[in-house]
Amino acid sequence: MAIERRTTRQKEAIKTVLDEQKGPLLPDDIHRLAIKTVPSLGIATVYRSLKNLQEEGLVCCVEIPGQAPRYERSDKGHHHHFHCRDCGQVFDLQKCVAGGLKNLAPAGFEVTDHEIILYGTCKACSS
Amino acid sequence: MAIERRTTRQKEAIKTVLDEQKGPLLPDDIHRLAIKTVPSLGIATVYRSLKNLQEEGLVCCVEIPGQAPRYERSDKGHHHHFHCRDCGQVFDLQKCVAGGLKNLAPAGFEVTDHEIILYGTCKACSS
DNA sequence: TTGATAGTGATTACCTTTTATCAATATAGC
DNA sequence: GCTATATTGATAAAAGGTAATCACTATCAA
Repeated sequence: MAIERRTTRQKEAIKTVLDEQKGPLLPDDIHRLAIKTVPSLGIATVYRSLKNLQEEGLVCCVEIPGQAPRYERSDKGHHHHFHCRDCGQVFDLQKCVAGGLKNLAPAGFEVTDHEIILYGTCKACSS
Repeated sequence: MAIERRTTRQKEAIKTVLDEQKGPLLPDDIHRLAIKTVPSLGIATVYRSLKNLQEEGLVCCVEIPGQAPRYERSDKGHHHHFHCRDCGQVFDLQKCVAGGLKNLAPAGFEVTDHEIILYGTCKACSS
């Protein structure tokens, strides 16, 4: 049978952090933010919770090339990301140009999904 | 002064492998292919050569999220990649929809460049 | 309140990719 | 051919991120 899940301050703090963000976070970011609520929180618990939240379908993994996986709520719908080269933060984008993408692939190639990442300077860093 | 470079069978074999490919290769792929020409080739030499070729501007790095860096000739011009989920290979794409991308970013965000990755099944794997 | 046990935190172990080491070898100028 | 030294290959070891361990703690049904 499935393992009985218990509600803990740690998991709640982690979920709250993920709820309040505008983009995907690194495990370390989550740890640093959630520790404000639960000072004793260990990094291992962050990894464990992320794993559980992923299995439960509440959180998904976002990967920027060359960087460690980030995590965000999975109920945001289809979207892509912007990576600020200045501060390193990743932001969610609202729109998608997926329509034009299908015909990028050569004949015989079946496109099932895609990833778009914009790079540049975020609002805070460019002002 | 700059270090004197010498021509070796190893470097030539690595460059030849990179010249003949249709997409970026993993260091391990390069090693496996180049070893046909120079059987004694060690993986360390592949890494060293890739580093040198990058510094010389002849080779650039391509990263697919969640995977190790791949390498390809840097004279291919602007293009993107297709990752086959079946065989794992990465292929170059010829076209780009960069035009529509600028307005994906919110106001205040400066987009300097972008990455597009298509996922699916390549021609060989889908037939 | 109590007890069974899921969860935690500190730490260690791990895994994969990449780099450093170093003796041996190959290159290129003379 | 000879020599100085750049390069190589096998190996060890680093680096970064993640998972396993284990004694202790917290949760929650009874």
